[in-house]
Amino acid sequence: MGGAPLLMDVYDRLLKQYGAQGWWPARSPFEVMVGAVLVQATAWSNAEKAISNLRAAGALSASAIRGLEVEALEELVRPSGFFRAKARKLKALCEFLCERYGDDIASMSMDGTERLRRDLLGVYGVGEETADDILLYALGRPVFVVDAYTRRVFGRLGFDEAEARYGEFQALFHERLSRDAALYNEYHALIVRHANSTCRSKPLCEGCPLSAECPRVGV
DNA sequence: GCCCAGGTGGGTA
DNA sequence: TACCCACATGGG
Repeated sequence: MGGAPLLMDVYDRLLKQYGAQGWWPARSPFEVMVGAVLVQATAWSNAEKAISNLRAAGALSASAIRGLEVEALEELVRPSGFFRAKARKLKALCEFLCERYGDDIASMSMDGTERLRRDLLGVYGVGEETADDILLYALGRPVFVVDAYTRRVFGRLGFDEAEARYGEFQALFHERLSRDAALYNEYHALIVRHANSTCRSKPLCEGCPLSAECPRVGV
């Protein structure tokens, strides 16, 4: 299987096909964090409804979310699914932001990426993918996000690592691409765009921009 | 009606 | 460690 040239070639093909995506769709780093929790195991369209509810309720801040009764928060995030669990998770995240950073998101830039990741993983409801969403899209750290889209797209390209544990699959990208937050940001956004543009039933679709690199072509 | 969607935490062998 | 399972709404 190819190394850096292949991964950059895939990136170039996606960028040429879809253009720059300008992710994450959020108005602030805090909104990225909230979205990263709300989108867990759910379609983005549902997470978006919940975010709209929070915005309309004036609850898109850590202090506002802490101040809400949990039942009220549950109702606001209901459209995102698993709403009782996600309300708890948002509460936990906002408690963390207050206790550790005094709600000053900008002050998170004082901590190293490894330290931030370790601390985030200690927050209820924040697993590896959510932590990396926050690190990359809210804080601009060069961390490649591994999600269901990443695994699906690269699994189709024949990457056996797509079945591997999170850290091993992530290391594939960290080792073969330069440590560049802007690159990882755009790359993952393009993966999502691509995965949402192609059918799920075939290895690769007709006219797929990645087909020339697919080792399964002709099999 | 059925299936799926940008995970995570908790329990069990 | 390696599986299970619960958690829940909305769109195709």
